[in-house]
Amino acid sequence: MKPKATLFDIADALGISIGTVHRALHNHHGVSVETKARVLEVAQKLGYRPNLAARYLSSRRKLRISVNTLKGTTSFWDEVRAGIEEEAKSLGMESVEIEFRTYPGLDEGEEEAFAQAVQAGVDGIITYPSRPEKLKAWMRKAASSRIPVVCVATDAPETGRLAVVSVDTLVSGSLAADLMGRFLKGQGKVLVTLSDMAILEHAEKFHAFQNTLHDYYPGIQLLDPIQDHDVESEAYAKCLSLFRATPELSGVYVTTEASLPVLNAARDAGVLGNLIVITTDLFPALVPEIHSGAVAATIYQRPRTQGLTAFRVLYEYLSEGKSSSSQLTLAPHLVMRGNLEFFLQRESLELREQKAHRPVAAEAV
Amino acid sequence: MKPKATLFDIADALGISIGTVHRALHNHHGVSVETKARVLEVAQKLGYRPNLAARYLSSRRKLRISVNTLKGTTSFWDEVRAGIEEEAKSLGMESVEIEFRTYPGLDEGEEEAFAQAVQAGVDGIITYPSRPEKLKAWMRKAASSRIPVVCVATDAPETGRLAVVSVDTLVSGSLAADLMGRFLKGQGKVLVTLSDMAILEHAEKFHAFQNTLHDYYPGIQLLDPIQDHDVESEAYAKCLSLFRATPELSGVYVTTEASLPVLNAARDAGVLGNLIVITTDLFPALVPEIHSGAVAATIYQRPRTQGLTAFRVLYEYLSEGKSSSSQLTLAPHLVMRGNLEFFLQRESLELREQKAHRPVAAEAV
DNA sequence: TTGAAAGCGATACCAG
DNA sequence: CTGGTATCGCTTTCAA
Repeated sequence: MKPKATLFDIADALGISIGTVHRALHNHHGVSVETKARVLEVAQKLGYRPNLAARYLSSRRKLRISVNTLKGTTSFWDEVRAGIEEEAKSLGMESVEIEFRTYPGLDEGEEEAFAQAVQAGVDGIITYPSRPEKLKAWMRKAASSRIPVVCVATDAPETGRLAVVSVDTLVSGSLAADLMGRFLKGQGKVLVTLSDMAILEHAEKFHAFQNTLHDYYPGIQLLDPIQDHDVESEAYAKCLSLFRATPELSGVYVTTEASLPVLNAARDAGVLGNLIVITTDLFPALVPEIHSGAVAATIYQRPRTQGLTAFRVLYEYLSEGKSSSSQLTLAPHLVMRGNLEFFLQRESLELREQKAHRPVAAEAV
Repeated sequence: MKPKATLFDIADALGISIGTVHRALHNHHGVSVETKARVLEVAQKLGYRPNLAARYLSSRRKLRISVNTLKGTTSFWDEVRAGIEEEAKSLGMESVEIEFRTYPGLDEGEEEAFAQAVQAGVDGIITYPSRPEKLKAWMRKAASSRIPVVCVATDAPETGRLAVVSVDTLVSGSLAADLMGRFLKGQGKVLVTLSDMAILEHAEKFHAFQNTLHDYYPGIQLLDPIQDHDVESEAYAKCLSLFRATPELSGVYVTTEASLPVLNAARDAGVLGNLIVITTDLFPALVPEIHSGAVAATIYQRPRTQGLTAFRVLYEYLSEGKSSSSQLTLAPHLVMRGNLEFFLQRESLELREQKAHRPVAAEAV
């Protein structure tokens, strides 16, 4: 195995100059198809891998990358952005420049933000494609302009995106079911709430939950899911009437961030005490609910790690051209009273140094 | 804020040469204390940060790092090593060279391996200090020779080690307790098995388990822990007699890898069916036990991630001199039937591409 | 279409 | 003790 293989080596082997080799390797204009083919071939044979240090050293151009995400009602998206920023500045501020385009709601500004990023000619985009159909045209356009796009949290299939980073929805759903089954000792009625069955991510969680329950805990009866369409009042109202109509309900699995209205409905219906509630994600308002035991467990989707990973993939592609696995799935973390503190300590980086009685570290959770 | 600040900038500001600046910055001999002080001061003022790309480019010396770990009976240490190797070669093979010094048992060869590494003059060491007292002298020696040492899995206090990477034992113990409490609905007798209360890591897990149980599930009675001293037959024998003497036992938390003897004892005593068993780590022989439901949940200590993280910390220190947080703690993953498949798919990297019906990705779990 | 050459910032020499 | 300089591999101009 050759220890190295530089531009010079391949230029030397062909008796041409490194300038030409460089142009050939980068699809720059002004290289005859013939030389290009030969360069490519030799590069292949020699196992040429660009030396990143040298590349970075000689071209100090900044990579511009656009981060298009939701404002969000909980801290989820703040954490995603924090993860991205953290990873970006760990590379040293001089090599990359991040432009945040944050839009207010599921349907407000998403398309515009993406269009802007493309037109601004950024080098890459990290985005949350909440409405993949709407974004599809733009994403294709980005793909044809060779602007790599990495999706976070949810996928946008058939759009030519470089990669998607998300938690494994099947894992989340199955884990929730397994816990629920154990908590209830295999007995009782259980409800799932979600945003909309039309959203792939939610449907997947529901089905995974359903299947695991069916396979391992046949004694548990699963009700039809409640769809809240991301509207808090709808979640509250629907749950309240269901809780009143079904007082014998023993468990609820909230697949979205909208757990508070569900909890409130249960509280108002007076059934919270005999309900095992499993939620999704972690945000300040949920903390007391976990502490009090109202929420038995929550499935934390590790927003910071998602952001960090998305950035890494994009950066590696941009700087080295290597595209690793295109579907990066994370294992969600399970948070209960017992380990809640651990996660809370990591939430805000600023606090880390101060409350140093038990120093906790740099892993982005 | 200054966009850069190079060696030249600071040399220029002082009217000296970059060679001198370089030497001053690196504590090399042959610089007058006076110049050195001035260089340091200006460097400080200018916010000088070495350019890693340049450094790496100009000195293509390989870093040699020694990885001293146990052979191990389960796959834990194989995974740790795999994580290290993976991360190392993701940097490109040309920059780092890893020497594995793997010793057979807890007390066999650990000291020698460390001594060898130090004497071989490696640039850094990643080690599992199973017997910190014995290693202490050598670790101090390493510290005084400026060889950074990173501990994995368990800490070696007061040894001058650069950092420790481990799971949070308190989190593991508390989480296990919380699950146990929920699974048992707050009732019953529970047992903990561990290797030795003298080992900090195990004592911590036990106490965390105890405290959480006490705080949230006062109805559960915790028996005295069983210490198996890492001997399988001892674990089996002690458990068997306890299970026979206490047939009403309802839960067991195994804090070490030695869960099989415990399971076998329970099976042989005929109590497995009415026992909630929570184990630690994940290895092939445990898989069927989880599938069958004999093990309700296992707390996975993410060996691959531990290895990977240890390597990163060491490498960053070696290449940039930056020492981040010295205690890097990871959140353990909870594995149950519902998400077992997910983790199994990641175990062997080679399988990943082949069973590609649902491609899974590069996060080291 | 190609070659030649000037850097990028740090390291590690060799003179003085 | 200190200054000067070749070098690392690549990008990017400027000529040819």
